[in-house]
Amino acid sequence: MTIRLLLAEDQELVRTALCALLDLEDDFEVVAAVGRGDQVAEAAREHRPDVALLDIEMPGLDGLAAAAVLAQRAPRCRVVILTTFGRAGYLRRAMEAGAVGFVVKDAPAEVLADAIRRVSAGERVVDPELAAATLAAGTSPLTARERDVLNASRPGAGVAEIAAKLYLSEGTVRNYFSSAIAKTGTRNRTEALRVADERGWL
Amino acid sequence: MTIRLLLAEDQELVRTALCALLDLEDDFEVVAAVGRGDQVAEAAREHRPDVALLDIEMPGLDGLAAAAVLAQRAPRCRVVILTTFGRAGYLRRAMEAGAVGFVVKDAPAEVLADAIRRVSAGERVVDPELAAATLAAGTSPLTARERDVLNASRPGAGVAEIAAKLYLSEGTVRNYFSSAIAKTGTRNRTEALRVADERGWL
DNA sequence: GACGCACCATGACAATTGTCAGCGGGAGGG
DNA sequence: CCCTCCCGCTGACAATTGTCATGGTGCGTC
Repeated sequence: MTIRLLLAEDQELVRTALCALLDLEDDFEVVAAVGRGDQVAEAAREHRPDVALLDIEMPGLDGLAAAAVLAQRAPRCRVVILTTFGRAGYLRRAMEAGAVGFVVKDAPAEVLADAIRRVSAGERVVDPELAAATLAAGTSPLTARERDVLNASRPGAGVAEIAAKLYLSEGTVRNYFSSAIAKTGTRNRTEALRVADERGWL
Repeated sequence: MTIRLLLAEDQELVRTALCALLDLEDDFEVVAAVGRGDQVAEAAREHRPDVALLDIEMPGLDGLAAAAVLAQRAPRCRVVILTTFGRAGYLRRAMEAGAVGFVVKDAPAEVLADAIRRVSAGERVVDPELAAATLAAGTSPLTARERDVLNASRPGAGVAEIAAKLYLSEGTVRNYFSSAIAKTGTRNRTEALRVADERGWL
């Protein structure tokens, strides 16, 4: 019984290479390979894969959002998130989005193959080390608005731009920064943004 | 006549996958695959590859530095830089490091195969679009010290830490920031860092 | 209904950051 | 030799940023 795979990965070379790798396994068949998150649902509808391998960083729709869409529109298709970096918060969000597997790209090939087989058999597969890190990072203490402000400050924007974009007073924006800085235990926005990002508190 | 390849890429899954992909071509033979930049020279000495495919982001030694080492220690081995993102400045630095080819990871597989063949035949291979962007970005107007200061501010460090790390006065650090901000046409450090980074002015 | 909490805002204050002018030294180039 | 440019420093100033106290709203919960 062969397992039908959908592969979503934006870098074409990597996508092609993963196809080649997965095709080496007798019991795998890559039935669709797409380069954008917003092509995942369409491809799944058309090719009915058993397992979808989704990268997180993708244009159009990120892998997490794509996973959520799949969970709703193609519940028979198991989702495995395949990502570059084991960001602690990614795992939580992946699980919330309905993924049942999570593999980092610097794992050996056998781990991926194994994960695919176990997931298609109904198991959940998560790197235990990463799971521990996720639990350790805890749930986000940031309030919705604090997240908004941090996100809006990404390209290095000043208070004025952020306030305008979010229809807030400048003082309010600075207050949110202040509390975010306190909650991350840092000393300025830049660091607060970095830390919150690393912890997956975005 | 088969082309002997050395592959350096830190993410094991991607490395394995690229191996599988390259092995599909009859005239390629992957003779070595390593996961760290500082293993490149050793592997080249031992396996005498015709072409080395080097990722840029790697632990130990980055691909650019590894290319420089190869150019010196194994001049018969042509270097192709294979990188995730077509950062404008990467190309210049790759060429300075002695690379003769430059391929981005979201190119199609044929482009990579073609690049390898042409490079091994003595040609130089560069994505023309990227070359144009590199020329457009021009050469860095930043002074060595300005670069140092920007680099030191990466994790969101404050003036005090940077001054300490570089044995400079705090005022001096702020002056360098100021001129960097002016030269990048931005309004604060964060933005200046981002822009300088994007332009490859690191 | 009292309570906690997120939300939005002020105003005031201190600390940090960005800008500017100027000083001296050393390296290179005409 | 003079000129330019990078280096490093200082001091002063304005702007931005971080902190704190305070106050009002609405929501959900006990």
